[in-house]
Amino acid sequence: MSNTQEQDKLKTRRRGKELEAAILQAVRAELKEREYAAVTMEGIAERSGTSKAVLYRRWANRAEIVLAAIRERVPLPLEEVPDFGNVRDDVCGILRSMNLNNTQLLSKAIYGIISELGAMPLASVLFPEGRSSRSMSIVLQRAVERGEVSGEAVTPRLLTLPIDLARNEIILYNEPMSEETIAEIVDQVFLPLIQKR
Amino acid sequence: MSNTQEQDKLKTRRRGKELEAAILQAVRAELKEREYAAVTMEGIAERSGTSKAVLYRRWANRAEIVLAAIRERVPLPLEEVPDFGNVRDDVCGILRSMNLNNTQLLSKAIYGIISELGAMPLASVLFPEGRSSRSMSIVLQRAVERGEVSGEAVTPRLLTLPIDLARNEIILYNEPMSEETIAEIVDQVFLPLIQKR
DNA sequence: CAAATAAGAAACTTAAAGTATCTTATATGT
DNA sequence: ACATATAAGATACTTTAAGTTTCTTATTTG
Repeated sequence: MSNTQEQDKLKTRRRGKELEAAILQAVRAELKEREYAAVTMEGIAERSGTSKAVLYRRWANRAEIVLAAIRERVPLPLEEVPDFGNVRDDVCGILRSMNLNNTQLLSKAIYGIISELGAMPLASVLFPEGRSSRSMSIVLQRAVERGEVSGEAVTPRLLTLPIDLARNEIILYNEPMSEETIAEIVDQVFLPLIQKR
Repeated sequence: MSNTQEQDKLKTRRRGKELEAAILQAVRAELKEREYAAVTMEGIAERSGTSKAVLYRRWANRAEIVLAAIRERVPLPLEEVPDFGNVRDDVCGILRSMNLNNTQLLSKAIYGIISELGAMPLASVLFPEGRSSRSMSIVLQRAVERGEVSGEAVTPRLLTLPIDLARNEIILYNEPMSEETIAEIVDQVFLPLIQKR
């Protein structure tokens, strides 16, 4: 019993994808325990039972390895967007999921990563494939079908509006949004702009 | 002729506020020339004609000294908010000024500073004295007097809405907003929410 | 003009990034 | 099953910059 991270060591020599997965998991474990600045290549190597040389064969530097570790988890599986029966609750659901996904590992490391990778904009980390929001598209499609929203009202700007405001909150305060904040964004800003009158 | 930064050196020995101002100016000069990661204490000391010991007597670490250098410039002198005669242009003016002030030194260093200072939220750097926006208050006050906007429409959330969206853009893309983006924020989002119908 | 204070120079310690070299386990092709 | 290629893992090394320490000397202040 009680086996925190690794196996008994000296089992076998891991390779390829198996080894890589173990390393990235070690990165996430380190990131949970300490600040980004205190996560070292030595520490990662030790925790994953390998050596720095192995890390540098796969990633160019610390920022890259941490980014890889986060990307594995962060592009949240948007598989399905739950249908609560009305736009309001659907959008609140999306914002709550941002709360979960963005504030854990990501916000802890994101500043360091961007800083060390040079002038790489935050956008390219968060949306490797552009800004559009799949989940918002789905939710608004439904709303149009229900007759809650008129199709013409949905511009690209409005499509991402709740997510933009939520991101601003999360980054600004570095903690999950409150339910009050979510309600403000949806009820005071988003709904009045898209609902049919 | 041609004297980029410093004087002839070995003039006199500066002290107190005079010395401090020269150091912070050197920090800003360094920050203009290179990335945050490449700004070193040695470099700052050399450029300002002093030594590392002097820097460490005043600031605890690199992040602190850079933050001090930026703070001197960033809390933009909101002295007066120009009156263009209508809310729309007034708000566009505020967003354009964010464009100027936020994207120069700040966005270059902000990620590194936050990362190195620990879990300090961005908010506390950007708004040492709370979130409310003085300039937006002034502009909306005028709008209410003109009869463009009804006083009850102005909630705290709506008060900072254009600024929140602008900040999101600037941070996300790490560059000034385009005029199109400013127009979208104001015309598609802000005005429809506050204008009398 | 004496004493206190802080500037400036220089040498030092430490931490961690990143590199290079070598040995050896494992996979793969024949 | 065996030879060969490939990559893992250990270890030692170089380099860079942060942060510290010590000492000398200019300037302020009383």
